[in-house]
Amino acid sequence: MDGTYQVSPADKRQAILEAAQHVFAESGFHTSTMDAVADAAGVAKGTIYLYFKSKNELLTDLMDDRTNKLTQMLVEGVETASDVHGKLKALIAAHFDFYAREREFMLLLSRQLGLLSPELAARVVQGTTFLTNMTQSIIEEGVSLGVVSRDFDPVRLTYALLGMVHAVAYQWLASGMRAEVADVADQVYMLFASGVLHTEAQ
Amino acid sequence: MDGTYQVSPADKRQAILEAAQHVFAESGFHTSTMDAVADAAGVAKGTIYLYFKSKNELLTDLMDDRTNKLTQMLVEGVETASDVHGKLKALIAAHFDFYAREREFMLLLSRQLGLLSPELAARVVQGTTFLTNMTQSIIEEGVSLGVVSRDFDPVRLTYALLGMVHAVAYQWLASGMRAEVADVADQVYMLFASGVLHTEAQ
Amino acid sequence: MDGTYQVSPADKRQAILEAAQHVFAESGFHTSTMDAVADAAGVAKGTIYLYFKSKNELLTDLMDDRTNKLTQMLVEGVETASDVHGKLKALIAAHFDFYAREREFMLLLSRQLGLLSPELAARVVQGTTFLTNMTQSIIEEGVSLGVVSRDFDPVRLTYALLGMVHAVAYQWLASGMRAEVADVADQVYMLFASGVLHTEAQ
Amino acid sequence: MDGTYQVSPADKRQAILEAAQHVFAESGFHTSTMDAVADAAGVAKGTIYLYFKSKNELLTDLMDDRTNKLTQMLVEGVETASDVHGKLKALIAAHFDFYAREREFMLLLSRQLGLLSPELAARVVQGTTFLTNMTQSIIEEGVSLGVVSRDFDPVRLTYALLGMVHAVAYQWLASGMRAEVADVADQVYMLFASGVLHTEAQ
DNA sequence: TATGAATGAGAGTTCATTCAT
DNA sequence: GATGAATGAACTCTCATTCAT
Repeated sequence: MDGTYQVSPADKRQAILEAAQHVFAESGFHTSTMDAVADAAGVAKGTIYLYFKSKNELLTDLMDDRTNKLTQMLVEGVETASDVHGKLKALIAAHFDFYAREREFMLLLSRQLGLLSPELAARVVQGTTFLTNMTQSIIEEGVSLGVVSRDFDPVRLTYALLGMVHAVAYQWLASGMRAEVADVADQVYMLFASGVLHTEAQ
Repeated sequence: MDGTYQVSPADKRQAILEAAQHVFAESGFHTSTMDAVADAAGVAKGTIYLYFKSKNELLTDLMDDRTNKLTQMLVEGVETASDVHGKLKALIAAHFDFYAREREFMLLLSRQLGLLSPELAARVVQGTTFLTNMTQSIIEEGVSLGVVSRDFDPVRLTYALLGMVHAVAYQWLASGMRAEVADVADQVYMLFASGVLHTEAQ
Repeated sequence: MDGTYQVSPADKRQAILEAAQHVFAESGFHTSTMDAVADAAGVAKGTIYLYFKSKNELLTDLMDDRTNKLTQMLVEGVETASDVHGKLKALIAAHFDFYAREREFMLLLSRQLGLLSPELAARVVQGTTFLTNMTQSIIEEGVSLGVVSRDFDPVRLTYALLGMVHAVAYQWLASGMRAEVADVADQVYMLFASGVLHTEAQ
Repeated sequence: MDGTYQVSPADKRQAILEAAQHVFAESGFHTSTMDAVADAAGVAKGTIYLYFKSKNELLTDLMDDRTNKLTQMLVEGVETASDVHGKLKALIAAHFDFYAREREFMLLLSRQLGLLSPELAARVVQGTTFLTNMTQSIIEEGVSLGVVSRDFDPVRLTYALLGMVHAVAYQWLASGMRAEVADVADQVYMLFASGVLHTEAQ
């Protein structure tokens, strides 16, 4: 008798999270049933409630789990860089890496966020606050060091950067991730750094 | 016979759309009930079904209606411009104008990270597809004219631009629209045109 | 086209109450399902929720409805009497009348050993409190007039009287109500008035 | 090997019964969960099923256990008396003693009886049949000896006596048992013996 | 014996949709 | 066209019961 195939509680929790992500990504959160999640996870419906208090909590726990991963990747990536340019590059690159790694989750996130109730959506967005703050810190550091132009509002710049990162990453992911991660990240960095228009006589 | 206060069918349809937008924005689509929409519109629940086949169609019709308005504003704005620079400026400005005018709708819509979600029964996408295509056309025109840098993939650039526009517009709107529309639009244009980082010795 | 068979909302509410009483009496409250009540009432399950907020409220509304009827009968009966003896007779008689008239409900209720249980979300009690208070008032009036013996605690006497009334009524009802109402009520009154034991040399 | 603290099966069974009584009295039978009973008993949920076949049987076993105790107390009390008057006094006193001793159980019984399904309720009532029969025998003995009035139906009298005993005992218990047992029992006996109304010209 | 994770039938409740008026 | 009472399928969540350890 080999205990190898014994499923530990932590594994079962993960299995349910994985199944939930899959089902929610496929059918949308509200349209998915706990039955479907249970089926996908290979457990009985009641079992889910041993690990998660409710369907809502299943979603928010899933969000937390993934957001924490992203946060960790970002922090690690940014820490290795010494200057603002490097930090921005790392920040962008980490996003693309995360999109590649958590493809299904990011599709779920971008597709379902708008359909949730505001409370649920707010709960989800909370996780991203840390990311926004970190980005803003880097930009403000750049401004104070004279590396980032003073002509822009730092908050605005933060949203602009993250907005383009997510949009490009989403498109890249949705179209099959055919381009190299590094190339796409580089382009975004270059756009943010130097823009794309050739000087006109303004 | 007092026909003065008689509400025309078109008006009633609009009233329901307006109410639906309000209710959906407040509670999220799936969490909102037809009862709530009927209440907000001041009609009986059954009446909604005289104008819309189902709850889903109520949402997609709402999306279509608003997206058409945006499309129209964009087309008008872009048509007045003669060169690529002007068209891009007009495109960006029109977005901000629309956000200001359709504040509630955009808050509803923007919880979907930009306009990027190819979802909602494929119908919402139809509207946004036009916008994306138009943007991409301008950018490609710019590339072929040598105005837009060849170092970037045009599709990627399209998403990057729209992504930053929506993100900045959303933040602007969510924080009370205190800054001038023109200023914010200008900053986005400048960022897209020239970037924000001071040259480093690369 | 005859509108006679049109069911008014009030009628439907009553029909549901009637059905609920029947089902609850047959299967017990907790063991009964809303499906069973809906079936018995000849309506769809959801219809019940148009008239009652929840299963619990269905029960308490039922209790209220029947208790109010009993209260009304008691008040009417007692009001016609001029002296304490008459009031007590009327009180007892009214109880038996009510048992005869609301046979099913009292079987349902009386499984709670009289009306004495301070339960059912405090709401049923409200109804029975009124009855208890009225009884106690009559007894206290009797005490102050010298009609009722001072050797007994009035509250205790109240419970003793109601306890025997309900117990006898329940047994009378459960055994088919073969005896005359008046006779049974008389016996209870006589027992309360004079007791049943022949004097012993105490 | 420390066997000292080893709990014997009988003890564990008792512990579970005790816990069940407590939990049921607090939350009601249907509202209580086996989890709560297990917690209160300090055993695992599965253990309960080693001693009781089902939740229903846990309740009926509890009822049987307590009813047997009451029966025993009554038999012992009545046996010591030689005449009918003494037997009735003993019967009444034993009831009050039992209420005092099994306070929690009696509260449970009177509060929950009406909410059970008829089968379960009937099962519970079975236990009281012996008590009813014993009471009726005493009364019939009194009738044949000329001690109890012939103006009353013996069965009715039985229910009247038990009804007042339970009602007064319940009220006494619910209000904190401040009065002396003997006094309360005496009053009930006196009421049954001689009534409480002063003679009117009947 | 004892455990408690797992089960899954079953309950109350909601709500998009219909249709007689 | 307009209504809103009625419907009933479908959902989330509970919990008595089981059984591998």
